[in-house]
Amino acid sequence: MKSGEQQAKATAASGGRPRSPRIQQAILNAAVELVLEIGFKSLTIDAIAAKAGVGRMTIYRRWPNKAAIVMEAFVARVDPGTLFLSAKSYAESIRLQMRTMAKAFRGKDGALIRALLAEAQFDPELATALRERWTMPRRRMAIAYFEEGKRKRVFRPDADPNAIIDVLYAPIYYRLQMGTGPLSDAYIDEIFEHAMKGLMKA
Amino acid sequence: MKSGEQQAKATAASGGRPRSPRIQQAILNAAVELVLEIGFKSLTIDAIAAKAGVGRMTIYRRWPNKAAIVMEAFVARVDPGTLFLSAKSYAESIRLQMRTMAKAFRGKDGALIRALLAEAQFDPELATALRERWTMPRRRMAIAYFEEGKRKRVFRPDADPNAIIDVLYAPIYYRLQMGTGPLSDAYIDEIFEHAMKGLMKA
Amino acid sequence: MKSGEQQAKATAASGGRPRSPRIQQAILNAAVELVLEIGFKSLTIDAIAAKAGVGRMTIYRRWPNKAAIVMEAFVARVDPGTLFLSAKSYAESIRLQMRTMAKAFRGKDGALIRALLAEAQFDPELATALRERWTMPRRRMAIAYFEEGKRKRVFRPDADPNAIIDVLYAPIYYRLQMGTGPLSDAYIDEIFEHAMKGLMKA
Amino acid sequence: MKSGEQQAKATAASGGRPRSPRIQQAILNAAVELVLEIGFKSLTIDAIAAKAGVGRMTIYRRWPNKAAIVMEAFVARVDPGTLFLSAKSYAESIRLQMRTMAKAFRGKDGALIRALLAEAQFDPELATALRERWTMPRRRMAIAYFEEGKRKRVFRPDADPNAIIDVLYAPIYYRLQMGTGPLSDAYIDEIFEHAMKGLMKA
DNA sequence: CACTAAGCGAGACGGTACGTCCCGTCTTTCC
DNA sequence: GGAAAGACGGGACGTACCGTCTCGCTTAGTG
Repeated sequence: MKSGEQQAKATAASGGRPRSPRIQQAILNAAVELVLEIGFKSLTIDAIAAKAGVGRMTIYRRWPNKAAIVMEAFVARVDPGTLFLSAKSYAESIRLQMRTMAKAFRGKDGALIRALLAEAQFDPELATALRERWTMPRRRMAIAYFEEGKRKRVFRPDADPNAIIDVLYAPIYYRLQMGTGPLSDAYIDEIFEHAMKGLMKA
Repeated sequence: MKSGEQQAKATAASGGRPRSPRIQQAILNAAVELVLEIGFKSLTIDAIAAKAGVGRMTIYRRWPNKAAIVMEAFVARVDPGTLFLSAKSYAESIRLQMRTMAKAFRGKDGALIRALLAEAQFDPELATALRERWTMPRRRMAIAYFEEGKRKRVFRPDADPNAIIDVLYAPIYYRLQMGTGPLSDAYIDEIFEHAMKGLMKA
Repeated sequence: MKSGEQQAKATAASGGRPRSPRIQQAILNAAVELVLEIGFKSLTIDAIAAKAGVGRMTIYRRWPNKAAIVMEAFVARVDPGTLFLSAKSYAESIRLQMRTMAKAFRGKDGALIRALLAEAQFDPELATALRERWTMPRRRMAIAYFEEGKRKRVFRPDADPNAIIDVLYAPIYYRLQMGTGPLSDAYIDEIFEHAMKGLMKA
Repeated sequence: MKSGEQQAKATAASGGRPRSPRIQQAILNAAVELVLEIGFKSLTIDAIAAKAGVGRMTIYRRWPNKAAIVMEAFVARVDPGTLFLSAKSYAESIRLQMRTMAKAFRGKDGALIRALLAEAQFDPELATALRERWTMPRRRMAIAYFEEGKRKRVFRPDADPNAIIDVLYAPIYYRLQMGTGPLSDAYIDEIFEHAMKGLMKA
């Protein structure tokens, strides 16, 4: 279990028990509901406290700002389970994973990651947290998976897993933020094909 | 050759104009200096007004919020000139352009676009403005250039220029924001190579 | 010769023509209408200018502030003619004059003098103007009239006209401002009787 | 039964209370000092807050505007104690009281009441407050005292206490505001004599 | 099994920035 | 060439949240 990580701030100093996890959960739920309802910018510690039926101090005791709350709520939402499910083929399972991610980004997770990623541009601590708790874990899994792909001779032997990740996944974030078009499965397929086959004439 | 022109300028220097572009410029300059100095989040309309020696109302009369100011300052900075300079080869000139962009993103422009893109996630109007005044013009030029590349048989005939753009450029934005590594020329080359040659084993 | 005094700032009735008296009048009219409509506190130079169809500068060129405008409009309203009309008896004509004044104070003049007197508490120049153009002229006429009353043996020989004025008229201003009761003719009569006959048991 | 008592005690005893009266007092003091120093018109909520070392919201939470603050500061200043001290004779104690009032009006209280009375002309709520917390309490005491005077046969039996008040006291307010002369003891005596003995030839 | 210490809701507090209103000045443009 | 129109620098307004700080109440662990 990973409860220790989540309660890092709360439990650390005092030897005592984690402060009521029910309150914790109520705050996170309220934060997520509100951020989806009124948007991150309009989100207010007051509003979260009110919706959670909690005093403001109870929140400040646990998180330094609203971004940290949404951050924690976000990482609690996403299933840290398997990223790449096996499909017909190795390559196909990558495409599938990309589609799954796009689907998530089309929904609530997209709204949350959009807000977090944006806020992280102004808040180095949030940027670090986002990197450590969202980006890097996934990149590490992807790197492992792509190394396997290299061994399986699906990827070129000179392909750098880090570059593979960026070429395949950066467009998804790009479209999520830029609004140059829908984050549809068709778009995913297009990116996947172009990236895998390359852009040059053979 | 010079006397006539310069006299006209000297005359203009003394008097003000309605919606004086000098004031406009003073505000934009102040905004850029401040955003680079103290960061977009700490930027304040008051501070801009003070630094520009201007009343707050003069600012509010022109822009709805600080993001719009920085937006305008940003688009005024960027040279709307040629995107793709001719290099040794067609493909090489793309790589060159990508490097040029990365270089810009490593500097002040990077700080500005980072802030604007982030703020745009919370502000649909800014998002639209950013798309119309920054993203789309460049995409349109790129599309034209890439269509030419298809005619020149550099790109595969089935390559969609929109997809080409995303695969090549999304990683630059991604790294700008994610902080997964430096936006170095080496990184650009890596992305360029992977994207052009494709990820798959031949 | 005192005509110059009243219009000192606004006109030079003699030589060059007064700056368009039509505009002058339009502004004064607009000011009075507005002050009665929305109150002196809410009155704005902008609003006066707009209602008079006039630029703000045109107003500032003539008066230093809104109080001065209302002041001038007020003194222009009141007929500087005879204060004390002859009635059945000398004393009766005083009572009549007091009633006339009360009646005026119940109407628009009351609203104006109330505002001016109040504003004058904060504005020494307005206080001076009010004293010179409203209070003192009337006091001088009253003093003359009351001196006549002393010669006629209506008033006690040891009665000081200045004190007579205050005892008779101060209650009118008092009630105008305090709201302790209506400024009715009955009230005037009551004050008149008490003041004339005295409060003491005979 | 016992718990209630003890609770009440505990609440009262503890130093800090909600709506701390110390802060209240600091604000009122700051307001009075400032209004006497720079005048009511130049008085600013900001300045009061700064001088009192208090946030603006703390002020806005308690009073709707600066007039209300000065109002409360004013009524807190005035000793609500006995108005009429016994002098050699009944009538003499009235004259004494008038002199006391004039003396107060020559000092800080005069500046305050002048501002409040003026502002009340523009602000019905303040007018009501001023009437209820300053004017009427004093009038009620005066009425009681004057009724006693009628029983003592000092005043005419047909004298209306309300009219007595106005004839005696209105001139004090009048001179306070009009600046037609000093609010000296000599002036008070003059008014007193004229009002008591009456203006008419016997 | 009471008692005490903590966590908690509630919300007042000192601040900062906001966006608005109006001031009084100054410039441009039109009639 | 004077007036309307309105932009300008400035200052105060009243509001919204911030993050900190008491207040009593509730409650749970200890003695």
